[in-house]
Amino acid sequence: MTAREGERPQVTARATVEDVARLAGVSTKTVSRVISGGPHVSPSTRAKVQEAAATLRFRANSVARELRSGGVSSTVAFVIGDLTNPFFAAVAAGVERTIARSGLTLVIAATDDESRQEPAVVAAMLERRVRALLLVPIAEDHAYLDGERQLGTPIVAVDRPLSTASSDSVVFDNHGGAMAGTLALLDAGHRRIGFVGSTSRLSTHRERRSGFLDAFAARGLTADPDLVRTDAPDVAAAEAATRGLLSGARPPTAIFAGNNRATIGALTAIRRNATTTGLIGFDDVELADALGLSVVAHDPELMGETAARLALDRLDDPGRALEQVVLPTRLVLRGSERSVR
Amino acid sequence: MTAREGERPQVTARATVEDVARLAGVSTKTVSRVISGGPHVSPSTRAKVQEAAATLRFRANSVARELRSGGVSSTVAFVIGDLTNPFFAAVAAGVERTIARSGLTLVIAATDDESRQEPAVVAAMLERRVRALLLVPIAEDHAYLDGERQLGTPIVAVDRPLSTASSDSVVFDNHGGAMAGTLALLDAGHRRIGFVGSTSRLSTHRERRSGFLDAFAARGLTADPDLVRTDAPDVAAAEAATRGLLSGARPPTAIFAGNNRATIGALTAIRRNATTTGLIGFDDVELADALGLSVVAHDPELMGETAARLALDRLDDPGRALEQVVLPTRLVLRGSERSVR
DNA sequence: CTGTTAGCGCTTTCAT
DNA sequence: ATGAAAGCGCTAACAG
Repeated sequence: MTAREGERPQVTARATVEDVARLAGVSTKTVSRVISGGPHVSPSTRAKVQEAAATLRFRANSVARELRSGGVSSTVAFVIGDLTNPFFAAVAAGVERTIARSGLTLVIAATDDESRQEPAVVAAMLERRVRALLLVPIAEDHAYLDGERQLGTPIVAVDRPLSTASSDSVVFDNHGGAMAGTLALLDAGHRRIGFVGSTSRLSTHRERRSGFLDAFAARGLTADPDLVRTDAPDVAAAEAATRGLLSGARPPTAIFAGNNRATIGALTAIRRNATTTGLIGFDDVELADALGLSVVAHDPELMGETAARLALDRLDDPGRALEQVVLPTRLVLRGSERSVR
Repeated sequence: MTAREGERPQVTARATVEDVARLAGVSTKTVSRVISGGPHVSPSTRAKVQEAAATLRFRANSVARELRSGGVSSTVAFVIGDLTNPFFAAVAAGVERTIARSGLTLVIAATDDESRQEPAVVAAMLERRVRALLLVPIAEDHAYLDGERQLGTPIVAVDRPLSTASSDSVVFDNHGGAMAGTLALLDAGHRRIGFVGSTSRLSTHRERRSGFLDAFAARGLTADPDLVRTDAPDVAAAEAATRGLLSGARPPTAIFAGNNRATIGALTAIRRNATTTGLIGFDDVELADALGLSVVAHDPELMGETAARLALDRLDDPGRALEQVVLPTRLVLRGSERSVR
């Protein structure tokens, strides 16, 4: 070695335990013990091995390690529809934090909210032998997951239950939240209230719509079905739907928006329309506070944390009963239930 | 087999190629060929193997496959500071999409914007033998990455260059964007303009601050240093900083907000203050359009896509010259450069 | 077209 | 405290 103190010789190929063992003059098993922090290694041997590892820039291959150690990976998969939606991004952040705290690594894959993509994306995750699978379900049928669960992979449905309802899950109280929000609009004096929601293919939105309708029933009123829009999956569609409602013959005096995209679209349409209209949205949105926007709020990061926790709990005890968590929503009134500009 | 047509026998242990080979009466290599879609297999053998695989609910172990096939994994790591920030979530979405289109899988790990965590988080990713590493740098020194790059792992710095500037990178034109935004405030007639930015430990924010100052210089003016705040890393701090500015003896008539958190905090403070104040923010924010909020906009998803593309390009050609992409910003004026309520 | 053998990098026996 | 040999599940290399 002619390398000077403090310099590392240039290493161009990846070292293996065997290389380290050779340089340190010990067996591969001893190297393995040192890099895994195992017991039964004398301090001097340990030091020798660590120096050899540093010299060779050795980095343990966790793929090989996991294969040998029973094929149980240390990754957890989160299959999500759309990471660009801040709601799901916040859920993902909660998942990541909880997973990382357990020393596991998070793999994220998106289905782009396309039912047909889900099985393939999930299959790719399962081929990686992920320790657990967290899934925002979008496919119509989840029977294809039954076999996997029998093989012991924890599966947690996030935000919506599986079509088969046969897994741990964490959802929000969609019906109750939507009902509370709608009641707030009714109590502010509104009677003609529009509903702008995403596709009714999603259980979340069906539940929110029925919460909306049930709020009327609870006051002995009936919602005008002509004011219910359930086909506004994005901001632009929600804006158009709201514009359509506001420009009708008998426009609503308030809007209940079924999710964060709908809220933004509805608010944009309302401001463009130069009317004052009441507005409450499901999901918190950034700037809601600054805008005095009333919302049905919840904690998406807690949803992510809970989902990860459910998976970890099932790893601990595969036999435990299915747990289906319903997280509460919280009505936050800031004034827009009366009118917003 | 007594299972009826259409039923699958209950399988409780994970099948391997060996199990499938035995059931199909072929060698493991033939099974391998079939499941990898390889050539040189007769249709009848292929069918036999596929049936056996289905019966046993066989699922290839991609971990073992990759180990055997040279240890080159099909995962790409994205080490991010904070996934709860919609800006970074959007970047992550761009990364995910591009990575997935190449048949690769994305691993996401967060550093919580803590310098000290970065090396450990990065090390964990490298031990997984990720094919490439995308990193939003937060550590002070990135010399620790030099060895890894020599070993051939593409490393791409995202949003900020590495401290060593020794990698491919993709950033926004922070100086130009901030300058354009500030010029718009000056051209709207403002002379006392406050700057609210996140920590000056980040190069992005230093560049935005100098863009802010240089805009004054370009008009032969000088910014009042008392109106420059560079210690507002989150919404609450930005709101407090803005409130402080607005309640000063000679308050600014406009604010330039250094990022999306600062914009939200500043807008909240302005609305609470019941003044009309000009406002332009760096980063687009949801609802900006509805609010008539002028911003220095850009394309975070494009940043993610570009970062992934840089990594893939370097995998293709490890010898190519370093590429340091500067993505443009776009000034979007919606009225708040004059005043916002 | 199909099979045999060896081995990816690591850790698990089981010795010593 | 340390080591030799075997093998995790799969595929490359080379038969045949």
